[in-house]
Amino acid sequence: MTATTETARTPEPERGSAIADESVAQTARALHSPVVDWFTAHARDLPWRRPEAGAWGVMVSEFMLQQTPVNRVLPVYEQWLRRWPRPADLAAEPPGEAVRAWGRLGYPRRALRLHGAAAAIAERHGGDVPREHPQLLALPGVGEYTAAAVASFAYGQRHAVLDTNVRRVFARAVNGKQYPPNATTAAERKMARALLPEDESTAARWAAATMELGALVCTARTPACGQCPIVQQCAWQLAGAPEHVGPSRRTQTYAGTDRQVRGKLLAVLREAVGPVPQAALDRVWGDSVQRARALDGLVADGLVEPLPGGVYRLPLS
DNA sequence: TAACCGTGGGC
DNA sequence: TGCCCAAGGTT
Repeated sequence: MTATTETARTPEPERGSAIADESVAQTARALHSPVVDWFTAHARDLPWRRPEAGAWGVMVSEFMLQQTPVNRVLPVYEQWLRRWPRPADLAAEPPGEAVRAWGRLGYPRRALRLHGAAAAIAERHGGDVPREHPQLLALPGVGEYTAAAVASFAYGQRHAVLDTNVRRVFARAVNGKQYPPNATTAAERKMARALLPEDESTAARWAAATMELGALVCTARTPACGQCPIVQQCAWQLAGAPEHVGPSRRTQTYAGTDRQVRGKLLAVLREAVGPVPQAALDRVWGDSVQRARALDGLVADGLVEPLPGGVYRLPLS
C-alpha cells in the first residue's frame, strides 16, 4: 500500500516593487552561468533530450513524466516511440491501445489525452507538433507547464518553465524557503519570468538546467547542497536552511480509495486480449457498491467501453 | 480552490 | 512500516 500526499504550506510573502524586481534581476545574473555550466557537466543523457527525439518525443516524455519518475518512464517511452514514431501513427489506432501501452505508469487518463493530442495534431497541425505556446496549450492534457516545456525543450523558445523542481529551486535559492507554496502562485510565475535569461537559447538551456538541478541536487527530502553550484548564493542556505514551519502536511491515503479500485479494474482490462466479462472484474474488489462506482467512473472517463451483455473492453473510440 | 486522478520506490 | 515523493491537468 502506498499513499499520495498533499502539502499545506504557508504562503510566501507577496512582493512586486521595482526595488524587489531589480534585486531579482541581479540574483538572476549571478545564477545563470553556474547553473547552466553545471548542467553542461552533469545533465543526464535522457532519450528525449537527444536531437533525434524531435518535438513528438519531447511531448510524449512530458506527458509520461507528469507525476511519474524518470526511471519508470524510460522503458515505456522507448516502446511508445518505436511503435508510434509520429503523432499520426498514434492517432490512427484506437485510444484503448494507448491505454494498454501506457502500462503501469499511473494516471491512465494521460494516455487518453496523449492520444487525443495526437489526433488534434494530425487533424489541425498537419501532423507536426505545434510550435506556439497557445496552440500547444489548446491540446488535451497540455497545461501551462507542458506547453512551456515543449516550446522550450523542443523548439528552443524562451518560456518560464515552472515545474515542481524549478519551483523548489527558486523557493530555496531566491526566497530562502525550504518548500514552495502548495499551489503555484502569481508571484512565482512573475519571479520565474524575471529570472529568465534574455537570450532565447540560453533561456531554454536555463529551463532545462534548473529542472535538472532540482531533480538531482536540490531534491525535496535531502538536498545535496555540497554538490550545488549555487550553494554560496542560496538564500535558504544563507538563512541557515530553516525547516518549514506552519500547517502540518495532510496526507491522503490511497488504500481503499476509488483510485485503487479503478487501477485494479483497468489492470485486468489492459492485460486481457479481448473483452472481459463482468465476473472477471468483480473479483478485483469485494465492495460491490464501490466497485460499480469505480467502473462507472472509468466508463465516464472514456477509459473503458461497456458492451452489451455486461462485457467490457478498452475503448475502440 | 481543492479534490480527484495511479503506481511504485526510497528511507 | 508507513509516510513522502515523483517533469501536472482538469473540473
